[in-house]
Amino acid sequence: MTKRQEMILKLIVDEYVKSAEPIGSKAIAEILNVSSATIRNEMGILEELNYIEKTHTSSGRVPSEKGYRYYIETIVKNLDEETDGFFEFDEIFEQGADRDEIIHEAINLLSEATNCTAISLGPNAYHSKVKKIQMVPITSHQALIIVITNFGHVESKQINLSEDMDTEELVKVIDLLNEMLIDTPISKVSEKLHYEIQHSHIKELLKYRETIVDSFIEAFSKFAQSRYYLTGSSNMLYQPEFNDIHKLREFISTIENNEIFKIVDQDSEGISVKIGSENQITAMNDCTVISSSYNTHDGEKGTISLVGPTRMDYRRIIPLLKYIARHIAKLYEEE
Amino acid sequence: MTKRQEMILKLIVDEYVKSAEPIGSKAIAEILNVSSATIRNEMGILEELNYIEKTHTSSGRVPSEKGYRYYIETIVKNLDEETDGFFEFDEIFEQGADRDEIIHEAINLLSEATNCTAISLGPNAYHSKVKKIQMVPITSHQALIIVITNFGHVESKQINLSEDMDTEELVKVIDLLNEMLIDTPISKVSEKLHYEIQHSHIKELLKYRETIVDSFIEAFSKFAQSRYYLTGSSNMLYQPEFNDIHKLREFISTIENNEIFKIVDQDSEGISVKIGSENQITAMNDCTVISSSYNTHDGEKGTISLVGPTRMDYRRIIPLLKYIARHIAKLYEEE
DNA sequence: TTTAGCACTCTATTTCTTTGATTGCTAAAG
DNA sequence: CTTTAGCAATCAAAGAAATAGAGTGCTAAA
Repeated sequence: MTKRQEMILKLIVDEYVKSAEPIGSKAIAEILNVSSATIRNEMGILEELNYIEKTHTSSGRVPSEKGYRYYIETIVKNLDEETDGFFEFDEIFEQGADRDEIIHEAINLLSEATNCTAISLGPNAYHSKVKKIQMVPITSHQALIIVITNFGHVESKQINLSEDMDTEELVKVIDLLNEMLIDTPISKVSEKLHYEIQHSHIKELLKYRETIVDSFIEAFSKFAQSRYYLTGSSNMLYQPEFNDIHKLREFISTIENNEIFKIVDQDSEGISVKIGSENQITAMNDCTVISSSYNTHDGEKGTISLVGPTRMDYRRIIPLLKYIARHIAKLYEEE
Repeated sequence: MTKRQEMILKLIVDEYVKSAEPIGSKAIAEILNVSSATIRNEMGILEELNYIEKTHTSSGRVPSEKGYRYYIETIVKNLDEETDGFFEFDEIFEQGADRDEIIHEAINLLSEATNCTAISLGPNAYHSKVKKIQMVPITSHQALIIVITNFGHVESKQINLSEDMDTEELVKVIDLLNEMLIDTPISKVSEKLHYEIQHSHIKELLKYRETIVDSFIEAFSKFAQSRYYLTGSSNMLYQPEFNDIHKLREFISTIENNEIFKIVDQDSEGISVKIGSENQITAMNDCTVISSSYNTHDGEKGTISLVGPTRMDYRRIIPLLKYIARHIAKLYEEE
C-alpha cells in the first residue's frame, strides 16, 4: 500500500467515524487537492485489497473490518500515549472514595464520553487468602457464618442449626476450620476441606456436620463470583447503527442475558480490540469490543471494556481506555 | 352502562389484549350473535362515555385508560383468587434455597411468563436491629468493620488506621460501640451515635476518633440502601407497542437511569395498578405498572412490580402478582 | 330496538417516478 | 506513467399516485 493509499484509508475511517455515511471520492479529493478521478482510482485499489467496501454499486466507501484493523494497528497504536488531557477522569480518581464507587463513576463517565456501553469486570477474590472465619449466633436455631479475606472482602451465609448441635460443639468446629483454612487461597478451600474430611484426625467431628461444611463452601464460592458493572447502553442505542429495531432488540437481549460478558476479552494482556465478526456472538457482528486488562498485586485480573458500533472513534477511545485501566490498576496497588 | 355494554367493553379489552389490533364491530357481533350495526350503536355509546376510542376516523376501537380501569375494577378485582395453578412458581418457592435467590428466580419467571419487565424492590434492613459489631485487623494499618443485624444481614467497611491508634484503644472503642448500639434499630444508629458523642461519658474517647465513627455510620447506611432486582425488559421489547424505535430507546433510557423505580408504588397496601398517564414519567405513558406490596414481620416493606404495555393480560397478571407477593412475604415470616 | 344497505373515511401496501450522489470507464492532457 | 475531465450507468431514498380493505356513521325499514 502506498503512502497516499494509507492516507486515503485513514481519511475514509476518520470521516466515516464522524458522519456515519459512506465516503465518496469527491470528499477525499477536496481534502487532498487532487481530482476525484484520481481518488477513485486509488479507492479501486484499496477495495481490491479489501480495506474498504461499498454498500451498493454506486455508493461511497466504508471501511471494512480489515480496514479498521489496519487503521488501528498502524495509526492508533503508534499514537503517543497521551496520558493527560482526561481531566474529568482525573477528578474521579483523585477523590479518594471507595474503590468500587470510583470504578463505577469512571465507567459511567467513560460510557457517556464515548456513547458506548462500558463494562467493568471487577477482579474477584478468587486468589485472596482466608483471614478469618467467624460464626455469630442469630437466634437459637440460626447462625451466620462470616468469612473474611486478607484483602478485606467479606462474605456471609446464614445456616440453620439442628437440635442436636450445641454451641460448644459449634465453637469447636469453627476453631477447627479456622486452624485448617487460615491463609489458604480461596481457590483451594473446597479441595482442602474435602481432603481433610477424608484424611485427617478431625474427620469424626466434621463428618456428621456435612451441611455446615457445605454452607461454608457456598460462602466461599461467593468470593469467586465475578463482580461486574455494566452501563451506558442507552447512550449507545441512539447511534445510527441502531436505527434498525431488530438490531436494537437483539442487543438489549444480549445484555440482559449476560451474554455480553462472553465477548469481553479477559485473557489477553493489555489492550484487545475485537472488530465485528471477530466477536463470537452474532448480535455483536456490527460492534467492536475493546478490552483493557489490569492486574492487581494479589494476582487477580480485572478488565475494563467498551462495546460500541464498529464505527467508533478509535483514536480517542483506545488511549482513553488504556488510561482508565492504568488508573484503576493503581487503585489496587495502593494497599 | 347496561349489562350488554359492559360485556362489549370486556370483549374489546380481551380481544385487544390478544391481538394488539383495534377491534371492529364485526368481530364483536359474531361473538354476541347480533348484527354489527347493533354493536356499532353500542360502541358509539361506549365511546361517548370515554371507555373506548378510535385510532382514526374509520378504525376499530381500543380501550381507553378509563376503559381499562373499569375493566380491572369490575371484572378482574371480582375474580376468585385462584391461589393455585401457578405450578412453575410453586416449584421455585418450595426449593428451600436462599431467600434472595428465590426472589430472583420468581422475578425471572414472572417476567418470562408475562413478557413484562419485573422488578423486586426488596425490603431493606432499615428497621432491623444491631446484633453485633466487630473489627477485624487486616494489615497493620487497615481494619475491617463488620456489622451484623438480628436478621443476619452483614455489612462491612474497610478503614485505615492512623499511626497514633493502638490495638488496645481500638478494642475499647469497639466494645463501647457494641455496648451502646446493640439492639438499636439501624434507623436510629446515626442519631444515637451523634447524641452520645455530645453527651455521654465516652465522648472523650470517641471525639478524637471521628473518622472511625464516620466509617461506622457509612457501614450502617448501607443497610438502608434499597435492594432491587430488575429483569425481563428484553421480553417486553418484542411487544408490538415497542415497534416504535423512539419509544424503545426512551424506555431503555428510563430503566438505565433508574428512573423506573420512581413509578413503582411502594406506598399503597396490596395491589396498585397505574395505567398509562397515571404514571408520572412521560416515557411510561403507554405502560401500566402493577405493584404488589408485602410486609415482613420486622416491619419492612417489599414490593413486586410489573411494567408492561397498557395492553396487558390483567386477568392473568393481577392474580399472579398477588400470588407471588404473598409467597415472598411468607419467606420472610418463616424465620 | 334491531338490522340491512350504502356512502364515506382512512390506513396500509404497492407501484411508479424523480432526484441526486457516486461509480467505472475512456480518452485526452500533463 | 500519472492525472484529469467527461459521461453513461447504477442504485438508494424520497415522494406521488393508485389500489385494496377494513371499519364507521347514518338512514330507513323490519
